[in-house]
Amino acid sequence: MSKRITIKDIAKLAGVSVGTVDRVLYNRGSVSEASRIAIEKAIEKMEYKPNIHVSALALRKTYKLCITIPQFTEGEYWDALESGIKRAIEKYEGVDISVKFFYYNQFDIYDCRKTFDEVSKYDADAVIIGPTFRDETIYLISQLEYLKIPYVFVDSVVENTSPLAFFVADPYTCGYIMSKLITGLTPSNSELVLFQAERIGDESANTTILRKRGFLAYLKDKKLTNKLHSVMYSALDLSRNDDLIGDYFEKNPNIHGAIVLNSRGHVIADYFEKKNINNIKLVCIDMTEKNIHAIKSGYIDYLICQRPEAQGYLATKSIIEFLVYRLSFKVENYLPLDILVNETVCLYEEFNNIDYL
Amino acid sequence: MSKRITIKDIAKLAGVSVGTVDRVLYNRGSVSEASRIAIEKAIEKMEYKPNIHVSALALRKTYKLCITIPQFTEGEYWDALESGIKRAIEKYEGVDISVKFFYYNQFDIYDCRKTFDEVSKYDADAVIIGPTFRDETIYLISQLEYLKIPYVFVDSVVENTSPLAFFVADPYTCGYIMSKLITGLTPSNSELVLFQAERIGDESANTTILRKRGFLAYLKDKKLTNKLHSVMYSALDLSRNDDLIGDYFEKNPNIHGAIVLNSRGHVIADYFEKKNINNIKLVCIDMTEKNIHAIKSGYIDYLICQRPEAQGYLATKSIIEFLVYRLSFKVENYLPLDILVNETVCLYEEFNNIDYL
DNA sequence: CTGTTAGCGCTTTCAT
DNA sequence: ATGAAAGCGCTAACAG
Repeated sequence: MSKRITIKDIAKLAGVSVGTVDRVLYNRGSVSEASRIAIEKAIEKMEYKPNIHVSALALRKTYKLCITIPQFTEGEYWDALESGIKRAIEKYEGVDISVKFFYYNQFDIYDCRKTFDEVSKYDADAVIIGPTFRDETIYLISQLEYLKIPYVFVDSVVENTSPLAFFVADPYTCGYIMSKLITGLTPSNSELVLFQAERIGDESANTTILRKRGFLAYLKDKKLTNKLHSVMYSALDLSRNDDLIGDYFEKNPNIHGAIVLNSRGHVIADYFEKKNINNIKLVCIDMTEKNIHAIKSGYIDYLICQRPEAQGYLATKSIIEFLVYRLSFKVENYLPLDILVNETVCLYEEFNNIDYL
Repeated sequence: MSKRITIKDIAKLAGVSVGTVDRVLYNRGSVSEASRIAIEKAIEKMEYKPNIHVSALALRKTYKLCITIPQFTEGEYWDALESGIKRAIEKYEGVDISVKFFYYNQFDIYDCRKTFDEVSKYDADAVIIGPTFRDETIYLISQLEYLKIPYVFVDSVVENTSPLAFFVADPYTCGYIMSKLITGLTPSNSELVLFQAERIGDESANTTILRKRGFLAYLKDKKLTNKLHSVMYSALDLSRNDDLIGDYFEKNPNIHGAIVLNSRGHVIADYFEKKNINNIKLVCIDMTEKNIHAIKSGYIDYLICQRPEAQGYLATKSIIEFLVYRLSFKVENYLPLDILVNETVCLYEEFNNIDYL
């Protein structure tokens, strides 16, 4: 359990020079069959593992990494994901990586289209995509595939694509456990309400729909017959929501539980706080700053988290290792769905600040 | 956002040679005040960050790392923690680290004492301690401090010690949320039972006690008056437990909820499965193989997890960075307490296999 | 007190 | 097809 095996050791054992070993290591040809076999045997036997950091040092290349995700403000979901990305880049100090972010408005399909156009023109070595609109994403991908630019997904996947990898949370399961939690929290057969955001233009295949499907599936699986309400609210014009929500709850006084199918649950929690409503249970998604505040003050009962920093971190790490070290990795990566309560949020908050990755 | 700053750049800007820069970087003296200031300014200005991997390359030292934790069998809590340690070591391929494990019997204080003696004799560069018995650990630490060997804790801390760092889950909060979960799961005022393991010799300050304290605190905070039973069982002689547990439940037919204050919850779950008991809710700790099985088959309702792999990984990483790169880091690290349900265990299982760290 | 230099493991160019 | 050698960023030993 000591003394590192180096390329030199392999060369010696195989009776060749380090140059030749390197050639077979990354099969760049010009090696006789005999040498190749000898070297492969030596690598096998000595369990040689190249030191990727030294490799990066010797390679001295620069890479252009491009990231396209929704716009966000501080403390929001995508903020966490972006910080995971940045953390990964810092981590690979040895590698010279230039990063360019392209942000689009996730509630406006036309803006997304425009942004994705810039992305395809950017000529990156690899791109990380946080998709929202299915068709726009498929179009972007067709461009990238034509240009032979590898890409990975974070947050969610678009079906029938061939990313290098994806790092997402499963929205169906997310909805499923939200259902489990809210029904566990409320008396049986309570009336429940689902809040979701509306988008401009197309809204097919977005995560919300899959979450809702999971939510309904749980009720069906458990043969629960709660009465459900579905309420759309605007994610763009926040000012109108207070009226909208207020109106809704006044007209429906029998609601015992609410869930919000996107990360904006705090909007509902804030309303409860303002009106001093304590008899409606609330289950939300994502550890945004505002949701954290709401769960701490007791207006959110459960918060489901999708580990956005880990998604960003892992996606970036995968890409870098692919580019620099030619390593391969798992394509399908589903992150855990953490269930947070009032008493555990602070632990997650703290841990997100640890350089744990 | 490109072109790495190197020690050479700093040397040039400060008008000195790289040797001098290196000297101030690790303050090994023999540098004039003027040079030092110029160099520090240059580092500041250019935001220079040494490439730690190259540093390790140039240092070419070997380190002896010693780890002392309880014995375990495959799939148990400490197995996960150990795999985190191993993962960290693989990660730092560039560094030549020899690792030696010393395992002790966590249910036998005399065996622990014997093992810790070997640890102090081993002359390691640093040691990772997974403590169980307080006094034995304090004794070990006094030896280590005398020998000036740095140490870090995983799993739990012993108070009034000065470790380099610790990576633990908070047992009090763990008990607290177990209380929250089990009372949420059962009708109000249900009779509840707490299972805990007995140890040979001393048992002061072990994690179980703190968990229990948290459990009781929740009941008090929420003014709950559930009737509580406390049952000890043997962690050493597993064969006797079935009778013991069976006896217990037959004599106490009014129990609606049970919690197990250590990672051996599956023992109770197995009993429920065998006897086909479905009306007693069960909350347990740790994602051991057996607990995973039990939660999947529905006999455990909630499982609290303490991220043992992350604990092991981070502890090892910290030590390596301290030894090799002289980096400093946060001393107190409380890992999140994950709440798992039937539907999310598999996500955690999968993720533990990702090389996420 | 300071500069120069060899060498860590790896990649790549240039002869051969 | 192959080896020799330079150079990546950093450390440490050595000379001055």
